[in-house]
Amino acid sequence: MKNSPVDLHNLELDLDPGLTVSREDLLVDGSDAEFRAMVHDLLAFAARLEQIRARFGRFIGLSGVQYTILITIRQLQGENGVGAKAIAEHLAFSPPFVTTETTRLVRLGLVAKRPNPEDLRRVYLTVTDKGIALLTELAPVQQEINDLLFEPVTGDTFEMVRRMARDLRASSERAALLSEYLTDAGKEER
Amino acid sequence: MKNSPVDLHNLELDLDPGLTVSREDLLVDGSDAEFRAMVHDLLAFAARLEQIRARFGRFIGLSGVQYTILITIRQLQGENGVGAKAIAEHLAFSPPFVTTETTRLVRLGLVAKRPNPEDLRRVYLTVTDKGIALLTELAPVQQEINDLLFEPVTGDTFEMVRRMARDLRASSERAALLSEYLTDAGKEER
DNA sequence: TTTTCATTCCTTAATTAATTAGTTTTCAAA
DNA sequence: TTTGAAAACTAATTAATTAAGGAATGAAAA
Repeated sequence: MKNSPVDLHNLELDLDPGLTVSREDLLVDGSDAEFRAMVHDLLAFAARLEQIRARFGRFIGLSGVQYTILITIRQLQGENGVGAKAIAEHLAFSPPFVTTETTRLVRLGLVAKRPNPEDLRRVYLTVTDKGIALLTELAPVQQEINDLLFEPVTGDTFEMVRRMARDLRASSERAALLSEYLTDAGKEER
Repeated sequence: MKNSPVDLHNLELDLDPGLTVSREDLLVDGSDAEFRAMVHDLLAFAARLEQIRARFGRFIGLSGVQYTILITIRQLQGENGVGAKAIAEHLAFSPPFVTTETTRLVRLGLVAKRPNPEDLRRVYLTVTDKGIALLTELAPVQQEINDLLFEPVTGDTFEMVRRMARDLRASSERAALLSEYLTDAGKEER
């Protein structure tokens, strides 16, 4: 629609320099409109997930992020437990926030916090039996909501969606690192 | 793993009552472990998207949410503009927060806010030419990051992922309403 | 009509949530 | 040892929400 300069990476196509994505696979007739619609759908989906987690939390007397932190500890705890920093990185929260919220969960008896004997700076977080029991109370209502939430995912597509979620998570972690690098570089050249 | 009661909806299977999802399509050998792993992948992906938006924002002198609100106005503005409430609902922000942030964007000259002549309570938000120009400045770095971010999406799968994102957005909106209903009901019976 | 009531949209004020900045302790390397 | 870095925590600040309000609309009753 605008002028038509030659893009070094796409010599055969005249692409709009204002496009938000350049890979040909993600353009339709040289337009990123479909791609952007997808991004906004994902954005709205993520916002809805957060709303629903807030509801899950409220149902068992927690805030949305407390609930999120609780299930993330359970997911990552493994044999001995998980560190505060790993939780913060997974959820993109600041470490101090994880500290205050986990301290609150410990006070509620839902999470155990003990020092890592091999490195006394670190801490092992685990979900207590009481925490597991509380999450089990939530299960019936959670089933009903999750069944509806993922209704578009069928037996035929479940494995494919699972793989796509895993791959997108990995690529998004690389992209986050790249974005940090590129925008910091942009800062310095100013 | 625990006891094995009969679930009314799954008479032929003995399902763990602590499962977070009940649809057979989403269980593997009666376990929700794969489903939960997918949910945590999506959670991490959403967190990374937010980090990247914060970087995009910083690159053009905005906060992450200011950038997000700006592109959401552009996406939803249509012919005349979009209301504050629509923006708040799309992003699951509170309306007052949208007010203060859009006021700031207006002060920066990136967004225009004018009253809706057919309903003076409402407001029309649009992105100004200056706002468009600022977003265009971002495009080159954005292309590089988006290309990497969606690397797992190929020409073969783009349409399918687009459709899945659209469908999940729709089902998540229904699930958010259901969660509101179910957890409020849970409140009253207490 | 017109008046009243309930609702909606946006905004301002007060409160809570989450971050950045700064300390302490520990570990690992020189 | 000592230096540097890293994990978690505390304090101070900023971000975002809930609570409260003013103004406009629409519908129902007088």
